[in-house]
Amino acid sequence: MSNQRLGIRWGLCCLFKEEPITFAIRQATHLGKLDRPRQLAQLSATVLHNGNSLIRAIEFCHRQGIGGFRVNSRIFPLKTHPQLGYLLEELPEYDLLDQTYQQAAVLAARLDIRLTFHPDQFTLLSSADAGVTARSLAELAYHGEAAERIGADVITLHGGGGYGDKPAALGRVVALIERLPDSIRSRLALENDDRVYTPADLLPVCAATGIPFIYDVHHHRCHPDGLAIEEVSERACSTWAREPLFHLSSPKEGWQAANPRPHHDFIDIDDLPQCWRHLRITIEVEAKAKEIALKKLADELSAA
DNA sequence: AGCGGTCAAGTTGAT
DNA sequence: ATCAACTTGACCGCT
Repeated sequence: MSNQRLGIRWGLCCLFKEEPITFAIRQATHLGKLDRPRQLAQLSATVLHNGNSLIRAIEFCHRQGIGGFRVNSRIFPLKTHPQLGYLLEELPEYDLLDQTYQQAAVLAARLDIRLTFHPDQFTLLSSADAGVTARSLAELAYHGEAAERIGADVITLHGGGGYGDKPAALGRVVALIERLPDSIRSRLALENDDRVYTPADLLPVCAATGIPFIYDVHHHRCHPDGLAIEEVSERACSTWAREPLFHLSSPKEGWQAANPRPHHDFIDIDDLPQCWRHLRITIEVEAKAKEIALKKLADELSAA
């Protein structure tokens, strides 16, 4: 990453609103009805499409002055599915898609676009269920491999379920993190969520494990813990040996709404904490209008 | 081409 | 009990 850049690196999450760059998936229900060669052919075409889209996404971000891109976990769809899972090497177009993803990796590094992953809600470090844990570890292994392939440097997870006993659940999180292979642990980061685990819950876990903390200020505002934004921001930064990663969004129907958790199409500039504005951090913007929201935010900030 | 039902996985909380 | 929400709409069969 560049040492010349000043200020905030803005990150776009997964998708585009208007720019015609798309990522495709496959549905297990339908794919399962095909024979294996047809399954692999469809998966190959989809993975290749997604690789080309990733290249175009990186190029778009560079043109727009966007410095980060979160990659959708389903970029290799159904890769960890118990019946339909596959190795990239099995796909008929492997050589071409290998080259394509290498090209994406080289491009992201050259253009200094920070790539991240955010595995979905089924990936849990806190579960007491051995099956859930095993599937989560498989999912993390997948993300670790994918991250290595494209040079992504963060895999973001929440604390997971509380199961009525958060200290016990966090104990399982710590124990599991300590057993993770380095390819995953070196990229893993923990983010506060809007229902269960606050910054006050997770900062000690991060201190105990050396895993960095991702501060989502919207989640913190929905699910506060008595800590001030300034304090959490400072403590979050201190968990990062590299550029910190934060999340920002605005409530769909305002802070007075019965449910402020759903995300707005755009970012209300007042939701960007003052104390973030001088930091050298990555802020991933979770706004439904995607690249349009980032453009609007950048315009408003430069006009301010 | 466009529409509507459906889509791997776990947990929570609103209804 | 059901269901939407979660980092995110897209797929697929039908008309």
